[in-house]
Amino acid sequence: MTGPLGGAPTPPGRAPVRILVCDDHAVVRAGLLALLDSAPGIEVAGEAGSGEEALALAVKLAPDVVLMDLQLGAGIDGVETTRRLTSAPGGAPHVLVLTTYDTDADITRAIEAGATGYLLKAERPEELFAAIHAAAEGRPALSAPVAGRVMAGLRSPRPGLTDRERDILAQLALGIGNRDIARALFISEATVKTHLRRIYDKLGVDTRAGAVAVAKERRLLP
Amino acid sequence: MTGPLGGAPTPPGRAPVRILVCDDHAVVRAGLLALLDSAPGIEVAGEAGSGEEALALAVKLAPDVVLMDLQLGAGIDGVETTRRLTSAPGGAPHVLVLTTYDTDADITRAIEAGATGYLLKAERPEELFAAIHAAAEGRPALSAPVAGRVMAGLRSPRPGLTDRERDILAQLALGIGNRDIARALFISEATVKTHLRRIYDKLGVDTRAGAVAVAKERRLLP
DNA sequence: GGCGGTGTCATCCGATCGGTTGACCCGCGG
DNA sequence: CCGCGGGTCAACCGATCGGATGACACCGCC
Repeated sequence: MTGPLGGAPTPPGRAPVRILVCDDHAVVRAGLLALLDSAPGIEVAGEAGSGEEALALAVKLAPDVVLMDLQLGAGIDGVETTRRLTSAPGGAPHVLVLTTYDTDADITRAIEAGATGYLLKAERPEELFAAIHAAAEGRPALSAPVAGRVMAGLRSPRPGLTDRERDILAQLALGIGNRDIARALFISEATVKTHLRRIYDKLGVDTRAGAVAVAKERRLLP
Repeated sequence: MTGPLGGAPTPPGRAPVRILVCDDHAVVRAGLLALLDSAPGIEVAGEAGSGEEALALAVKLAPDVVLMDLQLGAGIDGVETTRRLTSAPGGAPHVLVLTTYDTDADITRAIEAGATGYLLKAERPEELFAAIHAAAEGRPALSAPVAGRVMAGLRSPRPGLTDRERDILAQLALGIGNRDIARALFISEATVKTHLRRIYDKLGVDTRAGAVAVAKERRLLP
């Protein structure tokens, strides 16, 4: 953990990491800016309050790392923003996700979208600094709880809802009955019940109310 | 609104406002500290990562204002912490709630608990600084969206669930059937159905799944 | 070319839920 | 003192849900 010059993250002569901060909460964003400004070896290139703004600024500023919140209020969300950032042609920035939640669904989607790291806001600031430097070099960086979930997921592969099952679940969360779910999705009521049964099994519940609760809890729905 | 020395937040000679920051997310907390340190007329007296810690530090540091997040992870929540802080004998600090959500339930509970102000993290940092100074003098400070909700609430008084109805709702969110809800709460099944009917009416739904969805959405449950 | 996962559909039955109506008790406040 | 909101309970009925089982077609993969 300590280099030849000690733990100093900025050996003299190396250019600071230029980062773009993306978070829809202005106060949090300002706080991060103030925090990162005081960190050695890190230079804040810009700030964005939405995914659209982040995409535009990434082109203009060409930052080394984008610090990305997954929840961005209105507009495109953090996952989609990450996907577009990392799939951009040419020198795409590394995306370091910094968010509140560590649910399997969020982690999986973020990593699939091309995120280099996944940190929790509950993490210590030092971890954040370290992760930023890691991300700048393309090295993966995961919070301890996140890493734990990933490994647990590998050990006992989560079933994971299929697309169709998510459709059913979305209707379920609106309090709609089986008959109308069937009509809405152009399938028979029997099929709805089959999907429900599998959803119950996968979520470990046996009622629709329970399924909705678990879905909301695990953030399986928008 | 303007004092004899003008609206300047820090007239020379006036002591800075001493504040205690309480937020369970270390990164956000560090960000706030960095941000507030750069603000004129504000001095960070300390930081707390939990409600318990905040209570202890408030006694020791006697801050003018406590900046309080409502979601504190494990342990007592922000509302309860606020209640204990403001009900403390002697020079109780003013509590300024700084949170992400602006649901009616959160706002109402925070104000009932004695909060002096209610700000959203989406607010501009300048608003935060102004609100801190306002809170230091005991003047109420509300974010614009929050103020809007409060006034809307006064115009069309929300029904609001009773304590008992919340009990039922909590069981409902576990996916439990009426019979077992009745057993858990030591009442008859008929009573459960009566409460459910009223809950449906108040939430504007007509199924249990819908009720759970609305409850999770409006954050009516822990 | 079989095998598993997914999506589709059907039937049957008991258990549960939603809707309605009516009732009693208690505490609070006009 | 009486109304009102909150909490409790009862009985009834139709609609819906949950549970079990079986079936078929499509697709990707080994």
